[in-house]
Amino acid sequence: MADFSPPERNDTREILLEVAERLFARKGFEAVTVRQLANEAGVNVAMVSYHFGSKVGLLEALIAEKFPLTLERLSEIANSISTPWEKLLATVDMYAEKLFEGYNFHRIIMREMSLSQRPKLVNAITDHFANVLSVIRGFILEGQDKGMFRPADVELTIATVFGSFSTLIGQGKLMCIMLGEDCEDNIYSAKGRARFTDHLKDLLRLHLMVKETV
Amino acid sequence: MADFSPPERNDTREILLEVAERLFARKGFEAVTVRQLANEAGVNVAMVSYHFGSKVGLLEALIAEKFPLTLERLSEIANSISTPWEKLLATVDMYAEKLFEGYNFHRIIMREMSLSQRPKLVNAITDHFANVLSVIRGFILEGQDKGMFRPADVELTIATVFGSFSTLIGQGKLMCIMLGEDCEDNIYSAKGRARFTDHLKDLLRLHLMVKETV
DNA sequence: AAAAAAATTAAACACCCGTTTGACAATCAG
DNA sequence: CTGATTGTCAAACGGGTGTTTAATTTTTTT
Repeated sequence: MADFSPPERNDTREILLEVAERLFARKGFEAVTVRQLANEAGVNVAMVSYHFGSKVGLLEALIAEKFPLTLERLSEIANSISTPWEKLLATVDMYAEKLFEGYNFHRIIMREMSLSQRPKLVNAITDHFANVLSVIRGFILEGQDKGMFRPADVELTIATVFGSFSTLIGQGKLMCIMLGEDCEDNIYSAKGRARFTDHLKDLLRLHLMVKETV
Repeated sequence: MADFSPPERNDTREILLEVAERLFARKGFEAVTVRQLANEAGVNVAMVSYHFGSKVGLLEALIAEKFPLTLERLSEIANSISTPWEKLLATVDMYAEKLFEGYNFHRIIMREMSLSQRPKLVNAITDHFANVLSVIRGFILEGQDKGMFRPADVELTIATVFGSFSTLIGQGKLMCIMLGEDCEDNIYSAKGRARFTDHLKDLLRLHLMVKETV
């Protein structure tokens, strides 16, 4: 008899990673038990230790799998786009896409950094972040060299954009209150995302390109 | 014989609140055990349940004790300062003071909101936040009515300022990387704080008061 | 098809969790 | 002073934790 069962997503390792991303983000690393992970994934408790060594090993694997993808996207932008300003715009869009679609993952990362309890994870995140940042800084320096951007407190400008992104993703409830939305779904919708990225692009423009009338 | 012992900070309840603020912030609520709390406070494990009912009761008490103070400060600003713009500036300074000096507490709050696992806490935080926000929104509306502020996406502007604050406090390590500092102490120093608040005030000014040369 | 390796399982392990108990001291009201 | 209330303590409770074991099935290799 033919096999009509679904596509057979049956790689235990992959399923555990998926489930872990969802549960860790929703409940926090500490609050999720390996038994919950195993149940949700439909596998035995022992599989976490077997495949990842330990519970934090699972979290480390999750991170190691995701970070390289962002760096790839960034170097695509660096290579395929000509003007620094358009590189920045593309970076904002790229990050918005990454964060809005993978906000569970981002919440995990930010929580780990805020706790700073697991040095191995903190280092992995810090390194990745430094890499991303040096690329972006490169975009801005290029723009200033070419006289397209005015000199400005670049570090704080980047920090502001990052902080806005980060808080939107991590503090959906509070952002809803601030933005006058009645539901988190609204700010994470395509429309909410557009409103937000437009605002950030405008913020960058104000800081990097606009000359004030004194 | 006279009693030369130190000022006798011996109110168990108060000590537990102090210790809880520090430990919860540093390690996260879940990762802190009531035995750690009791040890650090130099009291018996049972005292947490006795004084606060439970471990989360302790966290709730911590929050209930701190929130009203911020609202007091805000209404002082509203009553003692005349122009909307100066009210906003004073609010930024006030919040900077609160956050920089009580960043442990703020980290706890943000983590609780990010997790959204304890409805009672989430509601308390949400309510407080809504109160604070309506006051600030009032400042801005007042400025727009008086023609001092240009119309702008006020919600997003506030969200940006809040996001920057929040991330600076919650993600010290990442902020250091962005700001080119080698140590978290630097960004939390008086100098770092001034740099940051100046930047945020400038950001508000750009969005609310500056007319561009098109 | 037989042997080796890898994956999965149920059960157990040792430990730590938040909370409760009941005995004992301190404080205070009448 | 007496009785009651409150605060503190060591010890125990029941249950949940991440991880390991040893047996068994599945897969791969020879």
